[in-house]
Parts: sequence; C-alpha cells; structure tokens
Amino acid sequence: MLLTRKAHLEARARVLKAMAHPTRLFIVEELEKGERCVCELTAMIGADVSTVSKHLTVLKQAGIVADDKRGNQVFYTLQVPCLQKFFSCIETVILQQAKAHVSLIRQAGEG
Amino acid sequence: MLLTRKAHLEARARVLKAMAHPTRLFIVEELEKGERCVCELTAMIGADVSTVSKHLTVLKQAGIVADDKRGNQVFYTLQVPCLQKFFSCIETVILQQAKAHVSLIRQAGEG
DNA sequence: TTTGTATTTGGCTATTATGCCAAAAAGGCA
DNA sequence: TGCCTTTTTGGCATAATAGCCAAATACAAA
Repeated sequence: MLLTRKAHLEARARVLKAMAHPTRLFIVEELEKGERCVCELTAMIGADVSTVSKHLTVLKQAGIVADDKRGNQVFYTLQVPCLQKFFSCIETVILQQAKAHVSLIRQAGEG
Repeated sequence: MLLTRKAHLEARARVLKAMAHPTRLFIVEELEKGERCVCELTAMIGADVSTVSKHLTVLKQAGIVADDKRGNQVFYTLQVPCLQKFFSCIETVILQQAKAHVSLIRQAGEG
C-alpha cells in the first residue's frame, strides 16, 4: 500500500473538494468537449478572469486538468477519462433528493 | 428538463461538497458495510460526538445517508447504490497525481 | 522599445466550514 | 420521578473559500 487509509481518504477528499463548485463543474463539462483557453472559459462563465484563473488553479492542483501555454494563451485540458460514470452516480443522489422534496411537499399539503 | 443547467451544476456541487471531507468519506465507506449508530461511528472516528453528528447531518441533507431512530440510538444507512464506480474514477485522479509528484521529484533530482 | 492582449498573483472582504465544549432533547430503566 | 445514555443543537474561535479589483507577468506585434 502506497497510502495509509487516512491519507487515502484525504486524497479522495481533495479531489472531490476541487470538483465541488458549480463553476468548476461547468469548466469540467466544457473541457469534456475539448481544450479551452482561459479567455473562452471566462467569456462563458461571465465572472472576472482572475476568478476563473483561480478556479482553474484549483482543478490543476487536484490533477483534474492540465495546462498548456501556447503564445500568450493558456489552454486547459481534462485529465480524467471517466467522468460519465462518476456523474451518473451523483445523479442518482440528486434524483433521490428531488423525490424526497416532493414527498415532503405532499406531506405538508396533507397535514 | 427538470432543472436548468445552473441549478443542476449547483445540485451536483452540493452532493460533491457533502462528500468532500475525510471523515465523511470514512463514514460513507463504513456504511457500505451496513447500518451504524452514531456511537459506533464516533468510537471509530475518535472525534467528539457532536462533530460526528454534524458530519452526519451534512451527509443526510445531501441525500447521501438516511437515519432511523430506534430506542435512544440513531442508525444511519447509505442511500447511494453506486459508490464503487464513483470512487474508481477518483482513484485514477489520485494515481495520476501520485505519478506527477514522482516525476517532479525525479526532475528535481536531475536538476 | 512601446503597446496591447492574456493570464496569474496579491490583497482585501464577506461568507462558509470545522471542531470543540456546554447545554438541551429524547428515550430507557430503576 | 430521577438518573443514565445517546444524540442534537447552540455558541464560539479558528481556518478556509470565493469573488472582486489592482498590479504584476508573459508574450506578441507594431
């Protein structure tokens, strides 16, 4: 074993944490289509360039994306090959949550 | 579509964020083996009961676990059926990260 | 060199997360 | 009822995160 259990849990948590932001999830989804430079992502996201740059740094430090400087632009690419099954798991949670909310609303209506 | 894209990204981020902590990942892994009461989890984790209880609340609000009160104990169960493929994806990121670190160390040694 | 574009970094503030202790709540049992 | 166990909640201190602006850096082109 390369990692103790605690270290392994911490490593997993770091990766999850890096993904756990709407803007960073957007970036990840966008990069699934192909590489994008910071300016393209910034235009799509509509936040300050510095904010987008910092989000990209978070993803990069987690090993989720890689960067490639060409000219005065920096292109980012996805380094994770398995996002589809990753997110299909999260979808089940979201669906369950939605169902639970509906149940609560119905209960409230009945009460 | 039930959710707009932004709302959907936020929903995904909420689920990921709820998982993005070593202690909560530990709880999730433990609950894969079966239901556990708060006192059992607390004994294994070695933090204050109130801390563990708050972590469980986070997981519950994200729809990842459910609770069942029996007597004066509360048992928690996992509500996510697909963790194995979920984590196998994260593992690839962790492995890539580890390889990247090794490369950096080698480069430093050569320099 | 000078200017312009693209990106990162520093600094600041506001918000949120974490973990402990103390106290409250809820149930079991004498 | 009174006491014990289990769990949650409130409060607090500390730390981390997010977003913006301004400044620095890097490269290209005139």
